[in-house]
Amino acid sequence: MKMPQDVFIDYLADNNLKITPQRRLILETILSQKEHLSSEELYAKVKKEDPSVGQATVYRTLKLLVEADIVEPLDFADGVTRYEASYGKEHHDHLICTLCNKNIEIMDPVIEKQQEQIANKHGFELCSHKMYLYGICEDCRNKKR
Amino acid sequence: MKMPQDVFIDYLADNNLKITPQRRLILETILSQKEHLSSEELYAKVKKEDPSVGQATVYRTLKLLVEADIVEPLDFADGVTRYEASYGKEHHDHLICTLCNKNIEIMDPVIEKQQEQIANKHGFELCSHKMYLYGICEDCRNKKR
DNA sequence: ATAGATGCAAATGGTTTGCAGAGCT
DNA sequence: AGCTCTGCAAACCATTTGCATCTAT
Repeated sequence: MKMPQDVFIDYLADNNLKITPQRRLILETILSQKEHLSSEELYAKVKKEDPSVGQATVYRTLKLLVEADIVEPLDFADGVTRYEASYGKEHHDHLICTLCNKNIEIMDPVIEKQQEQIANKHGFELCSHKMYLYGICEDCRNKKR
Repeated sequence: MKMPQDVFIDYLADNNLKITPQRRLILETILSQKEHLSSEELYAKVKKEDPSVGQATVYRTLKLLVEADIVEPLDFADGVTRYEASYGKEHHDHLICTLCNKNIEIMDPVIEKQQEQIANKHGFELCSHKMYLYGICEDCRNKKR
């Protein structure tokens, strides 16, 4: 299995795009993170390493990384798109606390199989899916009461 | 079963809010639509009936309608929130053809139950969920070949 | 050498908000 | 009268884009 860095380099080469220090740094930063970062958060971390990097470059590079299937955009329904390094990782969905934004990665074979069946029943060839479960976590429920 | 209009009136009364011609008109307009409208599209339709209504009122009324559980916001991840009259209707998710944008409403009890269980297993109280299945429909597959 | 990349700042676009006047009860 | 509501325009805010300059190849 290729390293994500190589996938990116290949993607750039295939599209006549250039490997730059900024792009390298942004990819490395995202790969080093366990959490799902927003563009803004990622920008802050990148800036710590190289303060000269601009916001726009982060946005532009994220777009490339998504296009190259190395990174996946996540929609936690709070107006901010988050990103996670997805290359080589097993597919999973997310369970999100709408109060504290805590999120848990979930993977359920029953649902996956059912989704496939639903699509087939309607004559669709399933390509992908997105599933987000929104709720309130135990901690937040306890705080409220 | 109460009419959505009555649900709205009750909701307004319960919150010391007033029944106004604009709110009536906006609700009626949304109820008369089969499709999922964005705020902007809804605004256009409302304006045809009463050109004096402002954009902001549409947004504010939509917020109330969502809060009153009469209308549901849909997030197709394209930057525009769409709304559908959901009161009295069964919950459903969406199966979307990525080629022709055909959109089929789906409802699967197995998945719903499974989602609930997953949330509970992680100590979450499930509030809502979003599920989108993306695929290619029969028509588009036939066209391709 | 040159197409592409960058940083900056300004622009975008959907949505929200402050405000003064208007309207409901 | 005393609230809330409305329309307008300005403000917001995450994201995108135009442009002059810089850089990888």
